[in-house]
Amino acid sequence: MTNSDRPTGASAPSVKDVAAAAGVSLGTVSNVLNRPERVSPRTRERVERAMAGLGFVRNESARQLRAGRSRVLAYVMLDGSNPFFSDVARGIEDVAERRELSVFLCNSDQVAEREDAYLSLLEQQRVLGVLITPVDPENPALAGLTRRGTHVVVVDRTRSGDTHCSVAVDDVLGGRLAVEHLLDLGHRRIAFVGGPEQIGQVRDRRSGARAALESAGLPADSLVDVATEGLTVEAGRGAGARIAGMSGRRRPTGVFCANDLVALGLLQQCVALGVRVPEELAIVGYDDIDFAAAAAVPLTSVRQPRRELGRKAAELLLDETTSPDHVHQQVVFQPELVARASTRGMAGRTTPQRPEPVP
Amino acid sequence: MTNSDRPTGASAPSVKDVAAAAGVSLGTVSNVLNRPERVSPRTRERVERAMAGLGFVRNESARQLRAGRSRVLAYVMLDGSNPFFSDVARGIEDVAERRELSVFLCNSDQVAEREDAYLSLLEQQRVLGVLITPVDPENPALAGLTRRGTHVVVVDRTRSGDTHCSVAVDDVLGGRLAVEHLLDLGHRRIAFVGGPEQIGQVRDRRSGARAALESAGLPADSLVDVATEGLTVEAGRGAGARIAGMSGRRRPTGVFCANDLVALGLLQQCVALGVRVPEELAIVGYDDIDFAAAAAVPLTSVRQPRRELGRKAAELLLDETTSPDHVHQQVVFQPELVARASTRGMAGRTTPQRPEPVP
DNA sequence: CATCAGATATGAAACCTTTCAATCGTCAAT
DNA sequence: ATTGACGATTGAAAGGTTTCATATCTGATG
Repeated sequence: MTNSDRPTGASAPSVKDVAAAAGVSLGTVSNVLNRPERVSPRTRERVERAMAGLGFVRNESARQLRAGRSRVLAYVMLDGSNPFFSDVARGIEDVAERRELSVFLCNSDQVAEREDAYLSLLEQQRVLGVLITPVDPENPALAGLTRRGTHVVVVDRTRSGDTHCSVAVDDVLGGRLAVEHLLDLGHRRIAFVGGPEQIGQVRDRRSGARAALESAGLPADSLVDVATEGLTVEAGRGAGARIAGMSGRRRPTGVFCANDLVALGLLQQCVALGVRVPEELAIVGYDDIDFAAAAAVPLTSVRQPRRELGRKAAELLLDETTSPDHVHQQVVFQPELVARASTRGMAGRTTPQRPEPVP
Repeated sequence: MTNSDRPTGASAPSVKDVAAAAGVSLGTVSNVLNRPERVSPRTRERVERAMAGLGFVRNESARQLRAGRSRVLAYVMLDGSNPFFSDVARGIEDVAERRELSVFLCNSDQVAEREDAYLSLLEQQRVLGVLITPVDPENPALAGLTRRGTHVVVVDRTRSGDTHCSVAVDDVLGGRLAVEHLLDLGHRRIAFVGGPEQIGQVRDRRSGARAALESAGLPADSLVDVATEGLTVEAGRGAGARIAGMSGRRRPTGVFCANDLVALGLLQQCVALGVRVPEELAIVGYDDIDFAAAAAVPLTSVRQPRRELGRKAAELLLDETTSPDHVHQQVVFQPELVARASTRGMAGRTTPQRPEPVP
């Protein structure tokens, strides 16, 4: 056990203290830390012993101040409790780890003010770069960061213009896939559940849904809009109650939810209220989170390459910070529909049923 | 639009630049930033205009260097993709927000090396304090931080000794509740699913389970142990396959899973392989995450006050950093069993069934 | 008109690390 | 013995912010 106990009040030892203890100059201590090969083994040993004895811990603030930049990436998540975003974060961590960088996770929780507060903080921290799934991709604060020299990559959104890189999945296509699937199954009264309107994902997925209706020769306005306050399980439950409460002739036969959380909440509430899924109501979610497959009725969902999304975003960011001739890119991944029992029929049921609803 | 564009290469403006632009000393700029009431309105206005014009952003590293401490709390999560921990994080954020602090979320992903790397980084960052749900609460690195003056609060674990504060839920009691519930329903062949052994939650919950058996006059060793590699949905699926594969006479009739992720995976796999839940297999999870209620068969689970856990932990940490006469506390919350269909019977089934299995 | 109080503004020092040009010491070659 | 070369070490400067003791100014009071 080294003698590194520090009674309250004494401040942390600095390179200066280490230098004094080892009887060398502070430049030498720094060399031990940063270019050990330039220091003779004898001296190095002595310095290392002094560091251990004093319990020396490098002061990252001072390093950063000197270096001008930190070794930290930040990801501002739209919703920390949505597994979709933690999966994206994992992808970012994969890349960061390989480059010996750390990742600072922030949760805007879909609140614009929180997002702005975090962006401001991160800019002050002089982080290496910011990855963000913004509440609103047109948030002027993003342009501000870029203008002042902090690199920003937008995740899960595309932005008009080429002010920064972005990585996204084609949400319009995703919405189209979801609704085409419902149309293929014969549904004609289809609802879209999600909100609020500011969230781009919501807009795009809905617009894809409308496009699918139009391609099928139906008026886009026939899409029943069920607005929610947010994209949470709780919001989904609320929407479920509203839909279950509709009279049989008005109630949609198929719903497309803006994400899986909403779909799961809606599913749970509908089942609890006696609406059979998918016989009376077919449900399509979005994101294909792990829980989607484990739901009351395994959930049909639109799958996105979540982890890959994070990886690509981090790579773009690092390229931007590293190579001088970087060109902004807008990478768009393709989503994929995963059909399961919530639209198809009851998997595992002893009496299989045809899911065809009344057209 | 202010003229704050900065061509690549030019470094960010500092207080010095602002001072020059406004024609005042740099001390005055600092006063505008920190004690605006001491600056005459005219000067203040001039300085603020200069800051806006130059696109001045405070350098947090330099502030910290001067102040010695940062305004950031960190929470090192055991598993970023487990909603339990994001809920705890939310509780922490609640408290931090109120005090104008920020929260740095880190994900050890149950890897001890990652945990140590983050702890080291955070100590170097001189964060205000560290909240952590450790892979192993006896990790000596924790004692190291405390010894060198960084405050640490352990979340969701208790630690022997009183080296730091901790907030936990009584996992032994939770395990006992879960298994008592199964015993009450008549189950006698009961399995515990979870792992790895190093994780304290796993040990405690299992030990509570064994205690329940003993209290019921059964040998503790009659608890069938199904070890998993981790506490994930995927691990649960694997365990589900193993259990479903057992012959009818050897297969347990009730299982208690170390957390909900494992329980959901297990549930899904068992249902897929044709094992009826709860008729042939009753399942109890742990954590009562939102998804538990929305599962294939709504999941009986042991509920913990997750958000409250985070709040209390953050409060303890802040008390520790603020009040000089702080005394370390070990706060223990009580868990609560929430019975649902996975042990009781099929809720919402048209033909209700008695869940009583063969004893 | 001189003095003083109070309100404002200033400039230097400190925080800790890193870097780099300069110095020191040693050994080999001349 | 002198020089040169080279490896090891040094010391000062820089980086941006905050603080605090000091200086300056304004206006009022005697």
